[in-house]
Amino acid sequence: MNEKYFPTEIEERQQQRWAEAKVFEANVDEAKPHFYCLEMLPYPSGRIHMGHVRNYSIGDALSAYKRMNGFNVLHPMGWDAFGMPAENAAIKNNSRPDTWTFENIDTMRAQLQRVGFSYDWRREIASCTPEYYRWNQWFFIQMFKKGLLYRKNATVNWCVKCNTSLANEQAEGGFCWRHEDTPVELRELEQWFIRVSKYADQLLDDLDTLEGGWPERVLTMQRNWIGRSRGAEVDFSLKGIGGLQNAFVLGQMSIEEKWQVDVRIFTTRIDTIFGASCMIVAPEHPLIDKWLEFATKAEWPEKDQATIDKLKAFVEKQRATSKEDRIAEGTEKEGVNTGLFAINPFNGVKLPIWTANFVLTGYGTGAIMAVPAHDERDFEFCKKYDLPIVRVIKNADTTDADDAPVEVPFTAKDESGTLINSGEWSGKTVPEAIAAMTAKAEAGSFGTAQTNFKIRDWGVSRQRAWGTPLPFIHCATCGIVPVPEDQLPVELPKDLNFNTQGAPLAEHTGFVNVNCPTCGNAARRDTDTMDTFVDSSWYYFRYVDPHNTELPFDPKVAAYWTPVDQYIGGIEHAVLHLIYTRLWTKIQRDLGLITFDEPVKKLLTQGMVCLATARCEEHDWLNPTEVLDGKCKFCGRTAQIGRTEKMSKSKKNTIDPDEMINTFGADTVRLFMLFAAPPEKDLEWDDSAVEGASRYLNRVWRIVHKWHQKSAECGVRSAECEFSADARALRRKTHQTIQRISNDIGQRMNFNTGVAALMELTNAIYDFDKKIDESNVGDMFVLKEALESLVKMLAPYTPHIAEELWAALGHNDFIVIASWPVFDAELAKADELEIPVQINGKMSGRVIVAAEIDDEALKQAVLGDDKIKAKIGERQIVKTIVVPKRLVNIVAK
RNA sequence: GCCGGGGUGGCGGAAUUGGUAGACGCAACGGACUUAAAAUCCGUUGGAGCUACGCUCCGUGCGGGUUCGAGUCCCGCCCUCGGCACCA
Repeated sequence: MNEKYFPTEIEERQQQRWAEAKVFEANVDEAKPHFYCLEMLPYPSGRIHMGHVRNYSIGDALSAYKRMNGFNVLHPMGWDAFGMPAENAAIKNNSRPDTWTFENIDTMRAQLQRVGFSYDWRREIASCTPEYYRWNQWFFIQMFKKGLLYRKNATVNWCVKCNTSLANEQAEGGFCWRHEDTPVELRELEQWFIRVSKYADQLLDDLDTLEGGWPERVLTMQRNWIGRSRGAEVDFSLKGIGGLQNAFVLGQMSIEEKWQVDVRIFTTRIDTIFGASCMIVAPEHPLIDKWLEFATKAEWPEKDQATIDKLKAFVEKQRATSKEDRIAEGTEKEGVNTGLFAINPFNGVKLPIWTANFVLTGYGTGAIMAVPAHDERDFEFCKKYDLPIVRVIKNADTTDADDAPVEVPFTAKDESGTLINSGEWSGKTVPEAIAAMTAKAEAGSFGTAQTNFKIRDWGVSRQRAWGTPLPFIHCATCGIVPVPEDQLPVELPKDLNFNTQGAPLAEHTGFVNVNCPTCGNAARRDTDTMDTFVDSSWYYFRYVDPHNTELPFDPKVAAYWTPVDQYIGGIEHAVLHLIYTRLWTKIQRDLGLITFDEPVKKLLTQGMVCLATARCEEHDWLNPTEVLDGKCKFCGRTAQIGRTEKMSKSKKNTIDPDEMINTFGADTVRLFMLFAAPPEKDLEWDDSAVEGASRYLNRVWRIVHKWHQKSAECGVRSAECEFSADARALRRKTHQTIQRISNDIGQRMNFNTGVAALMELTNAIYDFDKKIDESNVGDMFVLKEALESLVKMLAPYTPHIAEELWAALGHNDFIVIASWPVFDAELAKADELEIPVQINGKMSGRVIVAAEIDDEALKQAVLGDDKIKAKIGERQIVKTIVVPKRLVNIVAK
């Protein structure tokens, strides 16, 4: 053993030993409990960053801990390898996306291996290989057959920078998720969709089963995103109004061959229908177009040209405004009266039909009834346009009269409200009325219970070339024909021309032209590719059986390993990836591949790695290496230190993992990452604290170096010797530490407090080192036990140094798969206890008592203590509270 | 506005079921070793006060409450981070 700690040297050596002995390769073994530890796979952008290192250090520590505790641990890694940067690089370098991607993968794999993560590299996958993406295609064909995949013409979100369409989730707030400053455009395209709507209820309801295993905020975000609202649709008739409208409706009748023309609204508050003061339809509602068309041509005495003109102008203006602008914060509600009326089916009241900016097409039916007394938006609108406000729900604790003017709408939807002014329904509670009135609407065929979701079907078509080709053929005779499964994969051509304004795949005639599998006539392949979120929706199932050529994975093998026991990754995937992958799991279940509903038992969302930003007036953002003594190294101006933010290339506040490993070694970097903050919190990079981690490892190295020879030679077992008080104290500390760490890592996943415990144990060993009697076998045994336990418990954090020290302590086996130290409760118990004593709840002293003291004896010991007696003085003891073996509180007056 | 997380020393953070607040580390200061430096080791380090080698008081965002006892529980606020936001 070298006297000094040279991290890079031992790290290389140990990594080689592990690889040669294949210690991290995991295979199905029914006799052993299994644990699937998964970290989110990276996009191969070029180099590993600190965020990856943190994510994977957490997963690796947990994996190691589980392995040492007898679990068969599956810990794989792969590459989310399709995506746009590869195409951009191909265009820029006039090369190919696969070349760029595989070079990056090689670089990043080498970087990860240098950190020494315990992956079973035999299971590595890259989603851009035909061996992988053929199964994307296979899934699509199965979904197509089951009606879960369909094509429709849709207005899609289009990003001009990506030159492709985006899913709704990727275009939140009207901007591209990859280009935060690029507003999405709307384009009309025929697209493939996955029928998420069929699973919307399950996606929402099954979140309850994840309670406790997933962070609450992720569950909340998903619930918001899915956005279920239960309500009813109700038809308001346009018939029987008379005059011009009657002619309009009759005109509709001949066109639609319908006996009645209705405006169908969606409401969650059918109970408030007696309070409706008008109907409001979205400016895009088909009724508006029909009405304008009719009214423009109509020649009737009561035709109101001013209303028609106003309506036309308003509708045109609204349609020219994007949805985002229309509902942007602070936008005032605006509307116009259409001049039409509809009949409230519950009370026969004639209501004017308006159109307004805040009623949106695409949700519900695009039409509402406005109930100002019990909805804030409707209140604001009706107040502005002077529409009647009728109270129909009475708040349980209001003193207002039933016909008192409404100052603030009452919107609660629970038993706290009772119906008033609602005919036969008056007196019912809100929930009762909702149920009864929905039933009434259904019975009368003018309405139905209806559940709406905010979540939409998943648009999966992308007009990109570096993605999975959609395995479908468009035939003039047979329509859309799936590629026969024995012809999969449909491979991406290697010779695509990226130097084009159009779509490289569509311009590749060798790819496009194909014969129809059904009729044999000339046909065209689909030239879109799949959203890359498809790849990551099921990748971790492929890890369990990565080389299967018959199926995506063998269901029997998956039954052993999955679901994932622990998933670790960034919060940024809370809705996108983590909803898609839950959806995919349910689809796989319905395809018979697996039998469970949810793919991930426990989810940890780790915090970001942050660093203060620095900026120079002339040279813009500065990397920490470009700031010397607070000044820009290029021009000497004072660098402006900005706020601490997530490390990012654009703000240059990054630290390169390779450089840190060169300086300190991988173990130090890992130790720092796990010690500086609990995993779910943001972590600020701190050079001094990194040095502290390095200093600690050196400290461990020195004490092991001092004793490793003698420890290896010590063959004593505990029963054979007497222990001094100091030795017993160290043993106690050793066993207490084992207990603490097992809880910190195994139960709480608080790696930071685990490190603190190890540091305390190390400090205790140094203390003992000062007092040790080398000739005393008891002392030597206790030291050996402490050192070996310490080194073992370091293994999840810093595996290389642990492995090296383990060997130095005389062991030939691998510490990374050795058994976790066993905690002995007897040995962890203290000989004597220091019991804090309070008088009236205030700290007033301590007494030292035997560990096995009972409550009465403890009480007597406290009351007999001179110092305590003096403090109580003349006061009368009212009562004494004894918390067994922890505390005594004396209440004195 | 709604939902969720958080607010503890100079800093990162600890306190697991209501029971010694500030573990562990960073920074800082003092000392030892050294020709010197680095490294290492030892000590001090929440605030205020005192008749200072010990003791008293205050102290976990603010104001109340429950309790023998509250960083922890309850009520009402403030601030902050994140998500959602005319979704009928």
